[in-house]
Amino acid sequence: MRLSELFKALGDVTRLRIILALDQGEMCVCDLAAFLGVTESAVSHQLRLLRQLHLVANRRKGPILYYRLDDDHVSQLVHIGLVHIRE
Amino acid sequence: MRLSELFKALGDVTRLRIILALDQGEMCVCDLAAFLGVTESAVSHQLRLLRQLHLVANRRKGPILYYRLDDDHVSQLVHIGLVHIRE
DNA sequence: TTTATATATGAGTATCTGTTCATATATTTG
DNA sequence: CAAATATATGAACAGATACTCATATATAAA
Repeated sequence: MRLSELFKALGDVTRLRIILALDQGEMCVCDLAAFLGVTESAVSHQLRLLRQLHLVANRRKGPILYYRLDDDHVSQLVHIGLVHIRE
Repeated sequence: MRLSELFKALGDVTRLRIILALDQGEMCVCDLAAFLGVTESAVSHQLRLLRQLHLVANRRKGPILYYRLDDDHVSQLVHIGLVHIRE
């Protein structure tokens, strides 16, 4: 089911932290890894999933890939979620 | 992490189908089970999780428990999600 | 072209999770 | 109280999943 895949993607702590980080602005893989305190491999694996679901997109600058949120909905989902848990 | 728990709850097909069903109106456990084609036990287990996260609430009418979505955010999340996947 | 840096990917594994099955609790009726 | 119906819950097992580690690819610089 397409919709549950979307929420499942946001339902993992590492992936959600990636999304929250990118909500602040674009970031490359190595900075994401350092910021989150996980290996670059782990981040890369999760970014692939997020990419496939069009939650994130990237642009290349030389050897570096800068990731960003793919569209507004992602940010909207996160923020409504944040409102929900304040209760 | 609180926020990822929320999304994880929506990330399971059975639970999400429960949410989608309740978005149409309240329903009792046995009707939900019949509607979704799963055992009442399975539904009940998932409803407990959804209850703990305040995604659903219930009211008792005799021996029957009618479940409903707990607040607007739930519905909002689902609908934004639906918009996202149409792309 | 060799080396270095940045990222991606596949396989393997340990952990997590959803269902099933048996049983318990609650409410109503006889 | 006994029986019937509706729901909840615990334990156990099968399948899913996120990380690790080794390796591959890509770009840039020497």
